[in-house]
Amino acid sequence: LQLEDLAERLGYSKTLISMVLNGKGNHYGISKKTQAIVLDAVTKLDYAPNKFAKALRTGKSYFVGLIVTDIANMFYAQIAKSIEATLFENGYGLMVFSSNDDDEKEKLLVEMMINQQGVDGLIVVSALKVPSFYQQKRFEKTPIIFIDRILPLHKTNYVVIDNYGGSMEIVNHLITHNFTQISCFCLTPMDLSAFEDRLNGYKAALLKNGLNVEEAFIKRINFSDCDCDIELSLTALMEANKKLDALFILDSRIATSVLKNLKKKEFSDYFSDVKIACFDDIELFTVINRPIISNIQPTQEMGKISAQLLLDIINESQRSKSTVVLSTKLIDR
Amino acid sequence: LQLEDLAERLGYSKTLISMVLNGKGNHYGISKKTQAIVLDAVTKLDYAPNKFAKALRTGKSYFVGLIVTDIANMFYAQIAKSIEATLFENGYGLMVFSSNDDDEKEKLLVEMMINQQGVDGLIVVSALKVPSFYQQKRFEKTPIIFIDRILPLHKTNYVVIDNYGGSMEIVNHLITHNFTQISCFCLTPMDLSAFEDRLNGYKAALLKNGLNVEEAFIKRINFSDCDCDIELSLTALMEANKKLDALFILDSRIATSVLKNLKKKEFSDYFSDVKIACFDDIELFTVINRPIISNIQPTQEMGKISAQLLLDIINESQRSKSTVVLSTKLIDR
DNA sequence: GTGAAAGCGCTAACAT
DNA sequence: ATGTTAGCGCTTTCAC
Repeated sequence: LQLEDLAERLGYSKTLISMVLNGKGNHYGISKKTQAIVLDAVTKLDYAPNKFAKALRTGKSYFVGLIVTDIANMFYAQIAKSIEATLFENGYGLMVFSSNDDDEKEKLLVEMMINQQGVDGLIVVSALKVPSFYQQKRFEKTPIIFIDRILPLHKTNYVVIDNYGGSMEIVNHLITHNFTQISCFCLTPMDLSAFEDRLNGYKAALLKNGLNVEEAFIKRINFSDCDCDIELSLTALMEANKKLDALFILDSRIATSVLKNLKKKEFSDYFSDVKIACFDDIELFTVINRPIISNIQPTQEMGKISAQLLLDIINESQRSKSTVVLSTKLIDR
Repeated sequence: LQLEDLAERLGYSKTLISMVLNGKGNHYGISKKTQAIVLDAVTKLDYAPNKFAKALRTGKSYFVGLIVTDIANMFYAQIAKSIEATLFENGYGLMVFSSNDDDEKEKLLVEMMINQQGVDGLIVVSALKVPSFYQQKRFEKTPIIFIDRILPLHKTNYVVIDNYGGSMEIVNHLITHNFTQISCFCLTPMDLSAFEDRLNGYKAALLKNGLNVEEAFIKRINFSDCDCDIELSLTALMEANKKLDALFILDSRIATSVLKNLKKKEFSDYFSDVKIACFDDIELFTVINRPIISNIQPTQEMGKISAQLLLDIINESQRSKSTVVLSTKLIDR
């Protein structure tokens, strides 16, 4: 069923119907009565304008693209959900892709979305280490919001977590509760702003409290060798001459693996009285016996704010770049 | 940059370029040399055809819609990831929406996707209890694959888990290991095929082994009152005259809440030697101290198969309805 | 108040 | 082996 059919049945022109459907009836002085007739027929006949024709004509797709590292990661899934809900309320659809933190796939996706799929805007968790790709002129017309991570040297729109502050808050909290020998498990490679900021927050908290940053206490875990690296690190900590009293883990997936490893008998004793803290709160922490300190990342807010910001830019079509930093919430069990 | 510009620069017609770009160069007998020139220029100039114009002309969007209950639920997030990957390999994009198991929203989404957004196909986890909505003629042209749940009386394409068999396998396994007083925590309302099948699998396993189905052992948990219902149920089981020796939970989110509740001192003793089993395997079970029996649902396979099936239907444009039932994998820790 | 007609950028049937 | 042309279904300027 198309506009032309409708026009014939009703005895009006395509123009008139189109105007009414786009809410411009009053603007063009179409009588209330006519408008009512048109709208009524549209509902009755279940007419819906062809999306492609409309998009071709207007240049707007009412679609937004989202690129995340991994949509099966709870953190991103929650953000995606919130973005989707916000967009839906505003008549926009969401298309989602996982980049797996692969630079090339990310670029491919961005190109695909902008060139071929014609999204009106993009929200991306970028894995890139240099901003040049996004600075190309051909991307200028499509607004992009970067979330979760900051691209060095790139002044644009960001919605991120206060990784530095959140990390510092946890470590500070530990120190306040008399934990002073705090080991930190971070990731390697450390090329993502989020993890770098968290590590810096850890260091800053130590220094602020007059403690030393001990390199031996900083353990770097490679994600692909996660279990192996953790085992090695735990062993090293056990054999070190200084006993740790707390363990601060920068990522909840690493924390999960650590907890799994701590069940092994070679570790369980030694670490039984070590306080565990983790950046990011997951449900596991509420179920497990050991009380864990963590912080909640406001994923819902992050999704909502980034989507709203993007919609604002799309609609006002002009706006200054803004960076929104969201605070975490400390949880001590 | 558009086709016309390209045509001018190269001195060829739009037609020729279009043909080459769509891989029909050989079919139309365009010389290798010319084709090479065109393809080269396209890469160099970063030309990409306007998606809307193409879609308008061809009637194909190269987009597939996915409706799940909740994209922030790990089970669906994993499926979504797998679907996305499969589609991406085939040049298709994915748009995702969460229905929150709201019938009206689901219908709205389907209508929106098909009428307005022009998806080439749909994959849906349906919350509907009657199939009439999907049987409307106006949806006939768009292929739909239903996943995870079966719509009663609706013969169409399904990719589902063997909920009945998987459930039966777990209960059977329990019985084989001398657990005979098995309580079952199921959900209410029980209007979704997946949960009904799981409950039936539980009952069938008992009967097959000559055991009675005791209504007092079947506890119904309402999701919105989850913690409260669980507390009530656990209390009831404690006060019953028959002591249970195993607890089979039909959903991992309920299981998580149960495990949380079992930490309470009023329950911990009584249930400490009760074997816990759960339909669906989540990472929590590998971290927690209590060894839990569960089964893995092949989410990746489910996503891959449903996406592939949909693509097959889209491309061959004709095909008989098929139902794929995927088996779960038992895990005993 | 309402309608005719041009054209968004592409594809494919039909020339040549 | 390559070009001409007629739309796909909609929006919007301009004319009545």
